[in-house]
Amino acid sequence: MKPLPRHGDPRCPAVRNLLQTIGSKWSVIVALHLSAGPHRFSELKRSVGGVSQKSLTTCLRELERNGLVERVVTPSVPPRVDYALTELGETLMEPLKALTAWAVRNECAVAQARARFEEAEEAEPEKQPAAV
Amino acid sequence: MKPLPRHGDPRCPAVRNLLQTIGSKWSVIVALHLSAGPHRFSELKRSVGGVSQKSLTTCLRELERNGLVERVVTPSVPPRVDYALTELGETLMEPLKALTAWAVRNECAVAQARARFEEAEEAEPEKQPAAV
DNA sequence: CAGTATCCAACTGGATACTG
DNA sequence: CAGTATCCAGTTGGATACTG
Repeated sequence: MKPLPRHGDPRCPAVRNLLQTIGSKWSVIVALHLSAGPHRFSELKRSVGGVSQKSLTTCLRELERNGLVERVVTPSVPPRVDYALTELGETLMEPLKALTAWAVRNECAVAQARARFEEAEEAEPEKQPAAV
Repeated sequence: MKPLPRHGDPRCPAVRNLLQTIGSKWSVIVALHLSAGPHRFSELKRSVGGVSQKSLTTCLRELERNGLVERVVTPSVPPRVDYALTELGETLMEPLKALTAWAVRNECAVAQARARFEEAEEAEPEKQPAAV
């Protein structure tokens, strides 16, 4: 419909897809852990903390499906499975870390904005000017 | 509980919060639209496309709550409301655009990874070695 | 125009139990 | 160990109707 083939098109499926992937609850955390080197499933589960097996599996599969993470199986007994960032995954880390760095740098500013917002909300009893 | 005050901690609430915010379905698209200049509510609704009033409102409120977007009301009849990025919001655009640029640059690589992944899935009928 | 309110379907993610 | 399968609660987001 709209002739926006410019690569900056925010509706670009690729962008939506990436945001879908990294927007899920654990993917970025997992990816950041993996950027420090390969990890086994249970290692990840422990070090990430608070994630269920199912969610971690889903998350890793999704990362794997998009070519960001590689699953390396060592057919021993018991089986050993390592997860590692692919080269593609590595290249994502740079912009991703820039984003998380922004989050940390501006943590206070955001917190202040929230405080202001909530204050403004409470000071808005226009529909109930008098009560109690 | 957990003594991880290192600012690189992926579990950092600020990071989780930012990802929560920009991970929602429309926020990044809306933010990118606003990075081109202020827009009215209905303008946004039209230009973003496919978003419901409720979702757009929720999205804008969330962005506003985090201090990324400013709501400017002109008390005319009918009322006019403009949304614009705040300075803080502007600073987020840089890492965010880096991320979307990555998505566009690597669109093909991701698509190929997906194709490979699905292929590998289909070639995995170990539990049903013979069929049809 | 710029919302709010309500209802509802789909998806996300956790807990639990079971398997190779 | 590294999952899969199932169930279930909470959240997200769309459709619709109504309001100042």
